[in-house]
Parts: sequence; C-alpha cells; structure tokens
Amino acid sequence: MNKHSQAQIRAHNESLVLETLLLQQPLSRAQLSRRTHLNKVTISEIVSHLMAQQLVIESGSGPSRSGRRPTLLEINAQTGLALAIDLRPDEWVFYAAWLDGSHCGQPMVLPAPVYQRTAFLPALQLALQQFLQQLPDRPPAGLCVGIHGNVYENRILFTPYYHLAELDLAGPLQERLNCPVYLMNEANLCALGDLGLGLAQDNFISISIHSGIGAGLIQNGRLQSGQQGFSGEIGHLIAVPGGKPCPCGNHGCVEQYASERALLDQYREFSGDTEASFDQFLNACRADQPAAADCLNQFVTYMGILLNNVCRLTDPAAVVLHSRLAAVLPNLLPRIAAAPRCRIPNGRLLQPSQHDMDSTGAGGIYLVLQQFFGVERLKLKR
Amino acid sequence: MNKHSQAQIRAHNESLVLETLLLQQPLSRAQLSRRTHLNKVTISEIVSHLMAQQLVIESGSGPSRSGRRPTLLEINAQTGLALAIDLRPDEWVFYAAWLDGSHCGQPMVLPAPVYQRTAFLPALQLALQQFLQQLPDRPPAGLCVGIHGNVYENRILFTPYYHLAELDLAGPLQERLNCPVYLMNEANLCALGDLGLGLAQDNFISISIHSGIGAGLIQNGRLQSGQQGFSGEIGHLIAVPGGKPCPCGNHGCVEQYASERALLDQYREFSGDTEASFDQFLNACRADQPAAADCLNQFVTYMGILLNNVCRLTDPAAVVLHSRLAAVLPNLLPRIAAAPRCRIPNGRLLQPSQHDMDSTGAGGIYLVLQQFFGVERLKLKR
DNA sequence: TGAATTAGTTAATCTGACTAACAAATTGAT
DNA sequence: ATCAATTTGTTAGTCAGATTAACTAATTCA
Repeated sequence: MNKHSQAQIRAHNESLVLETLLLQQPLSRAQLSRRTHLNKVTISEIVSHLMAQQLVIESGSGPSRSGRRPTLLEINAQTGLALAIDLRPDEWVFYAAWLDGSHCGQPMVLPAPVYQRTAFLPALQLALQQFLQQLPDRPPAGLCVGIHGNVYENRILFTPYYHLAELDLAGPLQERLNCPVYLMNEANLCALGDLGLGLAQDNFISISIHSGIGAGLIQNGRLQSGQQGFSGEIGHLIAVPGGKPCPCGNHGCVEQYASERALLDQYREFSGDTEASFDQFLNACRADQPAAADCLNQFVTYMGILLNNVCRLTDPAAVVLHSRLAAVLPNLLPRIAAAPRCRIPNGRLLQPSQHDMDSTGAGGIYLVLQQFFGVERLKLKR
Repeated sequence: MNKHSQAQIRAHNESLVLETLLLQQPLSRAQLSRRTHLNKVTISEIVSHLMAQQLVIESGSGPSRSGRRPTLLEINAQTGLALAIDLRPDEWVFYAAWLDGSHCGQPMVLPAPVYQRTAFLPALQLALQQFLQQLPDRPPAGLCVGIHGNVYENRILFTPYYHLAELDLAGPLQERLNCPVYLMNEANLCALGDLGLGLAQDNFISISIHSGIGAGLIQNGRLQSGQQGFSGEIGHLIAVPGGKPCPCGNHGCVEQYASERALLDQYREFSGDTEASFDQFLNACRADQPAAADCLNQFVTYMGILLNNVCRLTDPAAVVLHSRLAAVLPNLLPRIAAAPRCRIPNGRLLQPSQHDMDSTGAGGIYLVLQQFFGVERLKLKR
C-alpha cells in the first residue's frame, strides 16, 4: 500500500479518465462523468488539463434526443508514436503505432543478422534508425523490445538464440530515443497483445508455439511474470516421465513432443524425407498425408495434456493459442479441445490468436501505451 | 480502477496505518509517520479516530536515546474475535483468535458427524454455539469456513466428502453470528495461513497433501483463485499419460500416485498387509521398511515431476509443503528438492509448513482479519 | 541547570472534489 | 415562431483532508 494525498487523487483520477477514454472513446464530458462517477466539474478540470497536454482533443459534437449536443472527446493519437521490436531468431520486426494503438505504416522486417554479441547493439541501433526515418516525425512514447528468452526487470537473463544475457539493451536505446525502453519476454508480450485486442478476459493464458513452447499468464487483468520473470516456461512441463532428453537437463518435456521443432523432426522420421521444411510439413498436413496426420495426432495428444495441466493449476477463462498450425488447420483447435485428456473446464474457450498485427508487436505497443498513459487496461485500435 | 475522493483517501490511509501496525506493532505515532510517509499531524488524526473505534490502544512508552519518549501504539486485540472452522472429512475443527491473530484458547475438535445434507447446517450451528460458549464474550469480527472442495464467491460448487454443493452455509451463519462469513477452499486457506505466518514471500505456492492433493497460489501477495475458484487443482495434473484411471475421468493424475490414499494403497500392495493404516505406513517409513521405502521412492519421483511442472508455469519464490509425511520424515523434502526431475529454480525453497495452529485455521483467521481491517497484508501473532 | 533532541499538538494554508446555480444549445409541442 | 423541457458544460462557493510552520512536552547528556 502507498500513501494517498491530494496530488495522488488527481493523478489517479486523471488516469481513470484516460483509461475510460482509451476503452470507450469517443465520449463527452457528461458521459465521462457518468462512467467514472466523478463530478461534471471535476471531469471538466481534468479534461482541460489533458487537452493542455495535447493528450486529448475535441472531435466534433455527437447526437442528442433533446438538449444541448455533447462535445466528443478523443485521445489525440497523432501526437506520439509507440514503438515495438520483435527480435525473432530468424528476423527482426519493427512496429509503430499511434497512441490509440492503430498501425502507423507497415511493420519493417529485416532478416536477422547473426552478429557477435558486441556487434548486436550497433546493428539494432542502425536498423532502428532506418525504421524511424520512414515514420512521421513524432516523439516516441516508448519502445518495447520482445526477447525470445528470459527477461526480468529490463535485464536479459538468458536467450537461446542470440547471446544477449546481461547485455544492456535498454540503457543505450533509452538514451538514443529519449523515451522509456522496456524489454520483455516474447510469450508474455503475446498475452498482453491478446489482452489489448479484448480477445480474452481478465484471466487467461496465451500459449505460443514456435521452435519452443512458451506462455504468458494473465490473472485479474495483470501479467504475472513470477518471482524472476521465469513464469510461463511451459515447454518444460514434463509430459512423459523418463521421456526424450531435453537440453534443459530433464527428460520428457512437452517441448520435445509438441513444438514446431519436435513436429518437424517427427515428420522427417515418419515421412523419410530428412530434409523436409516446416512449410512442407504444413502442406502435408493440409493434404492429409498419413505421416503428417500421425504427427498431428501426437501433437493433439500432448497439447491435451499440456492444456489440462495448465488449466488445472490456474483455472483460466480462456486459452489463446499462437501457432502457425492453428492458422493453417481450422479444425485443429476443436480437436485439441475435444482430446480426452484436455479437460478444459466446461465452456471455456480455446481460441486462436486473431491479430493482424503480430501478437508480440501488439503486446509491445500495449505495454508502451499502458506505461505512457499510466493506465492498467486499454484497447488497441486495429 | 475506481474513482478517488477525499473520503477514500482517508479510508485508504487509515488502512495503511492499520496495515503498518499489524505488521510491525508496537509503533509510536512518529514511527508510523516515518514508515507511511504520512505527516505527523495526519497520523495523529487517524490514530485518534482508530482509538475512538477501540481498534488501537496506547500501550505504554518506549525507550529514547534523547528526547521525549514515544507513546507506543498497538492493535487492541482484545475487542473482538476472529473465528475459523475447518470442515475436514473426518473431523470438524473450530478455531478462535484475537484480533492480532494469537490463539484464544485451544481449537475445539469434533468427530465429523455424517449427516444428510439437510441436517448439516443445524449440526454445524449447534457445534458452533457450543464452541462460542467456551469463548470470552466478544463480538466476532468474522467467520471463515474451510471447505474441502470447490468454492467460488461464497458458493459451494462441489465437495467430494459431504454433499454440500449449492447449500447456503454463509447466509444463515451470517445471520446467527451477526458478522461476515466467508467460505473458502481448504488448500487456498493453507496458502493464506503461510502468508500470515510470514513463512513465505509474495510469490509462492502452498501444496497440501491429504487423501487428495491441492494447492493455493499466491502471486504478488494475493491469492489467485482463477476464473471460477478452481485454481490449484494440481492433484489432477497428469503425471503419467495413459496411467491409472482417476475418478475425474482422466488417466494418470498425480493424485493417483502421490496422495496419501495412493501411497497407502501402494503400501498395502507392496507389504501384503491389506488392512494397514496410514499411521502404520508412517511407522514403517520411519523404520525404513523396504515396502515403505519403495513407496517413498515413488512419492519422491512424482513429487519431483509435480514441482517441476508447477514451478515452470508460475515461477514461485518458494513452495510450502503441507503433509504428514514431511512432518514425520525430516529428510523427505531435501530428497524431493534433489530429485532429478524437480528442477526447482536455483536457491528456491521447498519448505515444510510451520504452523502450530493448523494451517487451514490460520488461513481462515488471516482472511477474517484481512477483511475486518480492510488490509492486504498482515502478520499473525503466534 | 541548560542545550540538544525527539514526540506530539495547534492553527493556518493548500489542493482537489463536490454542490448549487447558471448559461448554452437543442428538441418538440403549441 | 415561441416556449417548455432537457441535456451539456461552466462558474462561484463550500467542504474534507493532507501539509506546513510554529509550538509545547518530555527526556538525555554535558
């Protein structure tokens, strides 16, 4: 708990007004007053302050059945940019959005240069510079960098692909951009992205399947990252006691059975095509080839176990699945949900991600805006 | 987010003062001012209000190196009683504590009468009446009833032992006692009890092993009970795909391998003594009998898997184990923590429960006091 | 005995939300 | 057209609660 005093009331109520606007804009002062239960007068004061800061603008007047027509208020989205970068193993993706979360231009994709550790930051700075030049000239509200690995309080603890542990990315970028910089685990960002889209409710878990398997856990509308930022490492839940060895040192981790890498290995073995690519596997799935179908059966089984375990422990309202498989195979999710071992509680949803902007990027934007506006919840405009 | 106004500031700051006192009493007004960062004057006002309510008393003066000696303040523990009941399958236990969490007399234990559903509430009312007669005559601050089963927002959804689903316990008790009544899952209460003892930090998980296996999940100092109060059902994490059938409908739930019931079944099979009791099993463990040792080996293995799965998903700072086994076998916990599959993150603690008051009861007291004082955290006096 | 120090109180000020009264704008009935 | 009814938004004044500054009270130590 923290001390409260007048100044904090004002800050809090200002955030409340912003949050309400961000979730339901456009709104008039009168509507804001009704929704926040703050007095009309208070709302007017707060709004004029926010307008002085250029955060809010009047955007015309709304309809009325009888009585004076309301002056509509909106977040002044054009005054700043939220930035996000997804540092994937194979490519770097740069995202920019206006302050309401709507895209600003297209994401920029670069093939990931494999640099030594010391060259990493300069390369990133350069790429970022290049990206910024394409953008309208607005002060950045913040930058969020999605890391495939473990991050805790802006420190990188471990990355499986690059060797970034303890490399200070945030400091130099912060200095260069003159805005806050946040580092965050990629799966956690996916969860924030789902939250921002309003796809899922206050309690859900967002599962990302790539070459590994990770998850982000949202409880009571907040991301739970655990004591050291290691929560959601569900790729290393043990699905098969004494099963296949995993680089983590254990045996039988789900990641060895249901990740893209595991599926591809399996497919290569079953099909005899030792050079097959993941895309070829996807095509084989679509074509219902027996080798691919066997792989999928196995995938469904292990996903069922994984979902059961996750749901039993945290009782989410929904599970969102981020996977190239789900995008390609429309009946995959129902199959998983119906798997005998899945046991997703009655009526709970297993749903695919629905971002047009990639989820990690959307999550980064969400985080930046959350911090910028000092707000717990908001909605990203598409 | 909620609107803030002057009245709420005062309520919040009053709670802040109470919370600080509850965690660190006795304290002087000056110390309170320093710890809460509230002004001396404000503290004096709040304290005199709390004293008028009989919640706080002056308890003498403290030492001083130089200058006026401070007047020490304490929670006025004797003005009310917190009550808790643990409705175990085999017995009912009634607890009473003063407002600082210290015991008031000994818990009352009754063998659980197996009544029909309709007779349950009258029997409970009668027993409670009897318990209250032994207690000093103070107004109850609240009553918490620990349920072995699923509870959500004071509604009982499912109980494996009694048939209490949708039976309204809270309403009638509330009316009789004239104080708030809370129903809560037993494993969740254990976790609150551990929190109250200060045994564990802000992120931990508390695992209870009886005939089944349950858990309570504390994140950021708050109990996470999931969307429908079903979180922590870890007895039904799948440890062995396609393993032993479980009444829940799945196969291979940990509960079928590491619960007291599972251990006893196993021991009866291994030892050939089909009538052995759990206490006999415990004795056999202490005596290092081969059949018992085999059971324990299996237990250690499955607990290792369970702990790995739980820790990977939620990244707790500690795991507290509530089990008769742990109390009896001092080297059991180190063995589990060292199990090859346990993978509790470096330096994280696996520790036994340390309540002298039973954990469920302590958790009930914690919940009642939390609500009574309107406070997030507090410390139970032993 | 008095200087230094700490605890707690009193009186006055400041900030922010609220109330009441009003002006402005719009609909719809006469 | 005109006026009543209704809704929006503002202005002026009040109230609650935290803060500041200046005080009294009590204690240690030289």
